[in-house]
Amino acid sequence: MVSFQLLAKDKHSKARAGVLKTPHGEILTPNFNPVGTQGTVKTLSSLDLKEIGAQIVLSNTYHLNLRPGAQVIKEMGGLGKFMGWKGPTMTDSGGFQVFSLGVAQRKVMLKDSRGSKITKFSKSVFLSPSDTKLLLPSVTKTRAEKELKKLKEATVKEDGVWFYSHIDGNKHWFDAAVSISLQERMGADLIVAFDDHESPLWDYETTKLSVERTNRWGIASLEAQKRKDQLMYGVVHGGMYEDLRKASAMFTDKHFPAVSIGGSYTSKEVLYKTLDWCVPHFQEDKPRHLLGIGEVQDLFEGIARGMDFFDCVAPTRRGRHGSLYISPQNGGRKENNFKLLIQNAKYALDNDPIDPGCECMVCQTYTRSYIRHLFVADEILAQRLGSYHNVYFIVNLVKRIREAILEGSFSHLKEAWGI
RNA sequence: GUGGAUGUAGCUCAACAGUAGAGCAUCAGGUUGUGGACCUGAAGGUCGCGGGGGCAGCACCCGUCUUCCACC
Repeated sequence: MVSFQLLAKDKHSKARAGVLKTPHGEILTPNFNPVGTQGTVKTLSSLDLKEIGAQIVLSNTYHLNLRPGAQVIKEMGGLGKFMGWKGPTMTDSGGFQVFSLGVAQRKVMLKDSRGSKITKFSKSVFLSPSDTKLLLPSVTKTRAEKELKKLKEATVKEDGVWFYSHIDGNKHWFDAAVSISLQERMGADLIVAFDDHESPLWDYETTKLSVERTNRWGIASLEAQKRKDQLMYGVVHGGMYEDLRKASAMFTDKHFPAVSIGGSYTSKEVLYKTLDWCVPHFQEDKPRHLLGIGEVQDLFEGIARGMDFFDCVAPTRRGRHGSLYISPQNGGRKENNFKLLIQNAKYALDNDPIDPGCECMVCQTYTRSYIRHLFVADEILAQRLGSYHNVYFIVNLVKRIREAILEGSFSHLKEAWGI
C-alpha cells in the first residue's frame, strides 16, 4: 500500500511538505521526478540517480510497451529491478503519448490574434489537418499543408484510441483496461489513469467532450485496477476553461486516491491560473502531481500553489543540448530560465565550473571551457555531463525548497530567487 | 610546349546579360507527462587579376595568373 502524510504547511502560501510511503521506500515532498521514458533517464545510470539524490524515476507505459514489452519487464522482476533502481518508480499511462507521438504533434510557431509570434512557451500543440491557425516556422503555407498531410491521425473512440506506433507505424489499440493492465504488469509503485488530451487551441465544446472522455476513462481505469499496492493518479483536464477545470478537479478528487493535473499551456500565466482553479478542490491528504512541468520558476510557483510532485524533460533535454542551469548568484534569472548556453564563444576560456557553488560531480570536476569543447565537438560525454548537472540542479533545488518549507522560510527562498 | 577545363562566402557549390544565393561551418536564440530530434535569426562577397565592346557583366571578347586533366 502507498500512503501520504503531510508534515508541514507554509504560513504565507499553499506550499506544503509531506512524505509518500511506497513499497520501495519513502519520498519526501515536494519532489521532482526525473523522466526516464524508456526505463532510463537518458545518459544517467541508476547509480548516478542515487548519487544525485533522486527519490523516484518516472517511465512511460507507451514507450516501454512498444519496447521491450510489458511482459518482458514483468518477467524480469518489474520496472525497478529491470533498470537496476532500488527506489520507488512511477509509470505514466501512455494517454499523453498516444496523442503527442502517435497522432499529430508537431512543433509549430503559434501566432496570436495580433499576428505576433509566441515563442517563449510551449510550442507543442496538437493539430489536425483542419487547423488553419497554425503555421510551421517560416515556411510557405504550401509546405505547412504538406507537413500536415503527412501526419497519421489516431482515431479517438468513445472508450479508447487507435494510434500508430512512432517506431514502425503499426496500428495499436489503447484504452483504460489496456493501460492499467500494462502498468500492473510493469509494476511501478505509482501509476496514472488513462486520459484524453485536449489541444490548448480547442474551443469550449470540443474541450468539454474531451474532459468527459477523460472522466469516463478514469472510472474505467479504476475498475480495471486489480493490484491494490499501486497508487493511481487521476488526471485533471479542461484546457484553459475555468469551469471545466474546476469540475474536472472535483471529479478527480472525488474518485481517485491521488490527483494530477494534465494539459499543455500557451503561457505560464495560463498554467498558474489553472493551478489556482484546481488546487482548492483537492483534499489535503492526497498527493498532487503536476504532469510535465517544470522549469525553475514553475517549480516555485507550483509548490507555492500547493503541488507536491513534478516531472519534466527539461533538465535532460536541455542538458543534452548545452542549456545548463545556474543559480541567481551566477546570473540565473527568470528571464533566462536560470540557464546559460555553454556553447557560447564567451566560455571558450572560462575556468569556472558551470555553476560555481554547485556541489554536483560535474561542477566539482570540470570547467566551462572543457564542457563547451565537448559540446562543440559533439562528444558523447557532453550530453552526460549536461544531463547530470541539470538533474542534480533541479532535484536539489526542490530539496532546498522542501527544507525551506519545513523551516518556515519558503517565501524568503522564493524571493531570493527573484520569483 | 600544345589542347581542354577551372577560379563566386571559412569549405563544397549555384546563379537566362537586369537587386549575387544554398548546404555545411561560425555566431546568437528557442525547446515543459522525451525527439541523441528539430526550428528560428544573424554575420559573412572588389564574383582570381587587368583591359574591351555594351544602357547594363559573375556571365560576352582579349590578355594574364592559379589549379586540374589529356597529349607531346
